[in-house]
Amino acid sequence: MSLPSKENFSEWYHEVIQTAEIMDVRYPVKGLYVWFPFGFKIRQLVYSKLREVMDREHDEVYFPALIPETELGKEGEHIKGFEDEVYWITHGGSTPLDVKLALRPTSETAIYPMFKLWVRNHADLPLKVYQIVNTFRYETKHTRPLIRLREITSFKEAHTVHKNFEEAEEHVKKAIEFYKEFYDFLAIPYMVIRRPEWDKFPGAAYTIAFDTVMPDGRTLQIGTVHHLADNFAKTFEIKYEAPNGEHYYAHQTCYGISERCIAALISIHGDDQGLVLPFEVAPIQIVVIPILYKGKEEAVMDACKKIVDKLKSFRVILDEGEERPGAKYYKWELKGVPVRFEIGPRDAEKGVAVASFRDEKKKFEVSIDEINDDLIWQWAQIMRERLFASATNRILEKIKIVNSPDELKDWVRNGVGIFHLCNNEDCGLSLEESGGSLLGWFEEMPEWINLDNEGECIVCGSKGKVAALARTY
RNA sequence: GGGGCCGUAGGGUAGCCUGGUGAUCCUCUCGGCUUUGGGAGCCGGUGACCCGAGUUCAAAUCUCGGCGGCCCCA
Repeated sequence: MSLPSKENFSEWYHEVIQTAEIMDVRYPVKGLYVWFPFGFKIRQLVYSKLREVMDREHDEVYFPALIPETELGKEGEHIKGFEDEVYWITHGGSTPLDVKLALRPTSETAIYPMFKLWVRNHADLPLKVYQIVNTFRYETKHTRPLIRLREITSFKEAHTVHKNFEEAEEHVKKAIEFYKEFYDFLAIPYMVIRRPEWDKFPGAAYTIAFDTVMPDGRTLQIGTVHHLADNFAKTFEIKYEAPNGEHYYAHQTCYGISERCIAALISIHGDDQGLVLPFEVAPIQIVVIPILYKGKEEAVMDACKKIVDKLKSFRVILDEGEERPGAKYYKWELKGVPVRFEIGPRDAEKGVAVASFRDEKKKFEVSIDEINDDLIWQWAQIMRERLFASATNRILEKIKIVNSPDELKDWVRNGVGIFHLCNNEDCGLSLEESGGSLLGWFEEMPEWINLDNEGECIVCGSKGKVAALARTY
């Protein structure tokens, strides 16, 4: 059993998802996939970090999955953006429903009618909640596990309500900081980009997105933050009474992250051997492999058990299986186990273990007496920094600063083009003839991209800022 | 939105054009012997022609429809 090379990303992704037991892709409905237990453990570890970040400022809630047609259709722009991909429930048993029910494509129209009831006066604000739910979209393009789904199983969506535009805008900045913390934790490099007008969330004043770059040079949107202004508040009559006795429409934000964060985690860090996981989100963090020879089993097993006992605060396993050691190495590398110890008769005699990290091929000896929690956490930290650095280097190979529309067109099949662009809509739209999508303008420049924010628009020459264009998932 | 290709054991494949053999090979899995510092070896076993209709003496193979997957172009 061996994976296709990651050079052939599409094939590699499909295989690793299945053989590393993230998702079972064999469910007989297009765009729906099954979480294997191992994949679900990764999901749980990743989402518990996301929860930890959200819980600092939000309350977790749950709203129904079904939305009456009358509410879903209220906000004109919003429904236009989703109407072609809504699943409808039309019958209860064999009785046609008076009002059709939509399976939520996103939850604004489920939540905001209730916000109208929850928000009465200025003391009720700001209101900040989030939920982690499934959502449904009838995707017509080809679907991909964790990336393009008909059922998004793990949509973390936050919704906030504020007094005015400025306060909501302040919160947008905070939301961006939350998401940065989350992706830094996963060692996933990202670009924070303001979407062009024609690509913002339907009903939003503006949209800021997190994009990362996949190994084939296409970008993956892994988070969005929307300023909704008072667009939805006016539709759903979310008003509050101010201290002066006047009633004002509230301003809102919403922002979301889906299981695409796990697609990014797998794709950005993985290699030809399989998954490479940051220590904190690895379902198995440490594996101990005994190397047994006839007559010497006892000393080796004793040493192994000693290590396992010392490290019991981690998710550690002792692989006592019948396979030969080499087969075990490949097996656990596929699963992305960050730290491995091997102990054979020679090592047991010397009181050492042979350690190695998933992201490096080097092996080194460590005295069993020196192994403790602090040492492991040190390793985990170093590994995260190394993962981030090597991910960034690989991504930089897929990013190029281009100086003309022609150069952009030549490059876009390879990766992301970066350039200065003015805010004239025609300039931006003309660039999409290159075959990519205009991601928008950098909200902030990543440290790893070196380019002045101000410059001349590569289309018309007038004053512009740094923008990016790429083929997207 | 438009076009093309494909569906054979748990996974990957040969056979299909030109209809007829016990449906090929690898892997996985199960039992046995043996082995163990980077995917060991031998023996034996389980397991498949996507669904439906049609053509035919006979369909994995030809035709149509459905479902599912992949790729390219806009």
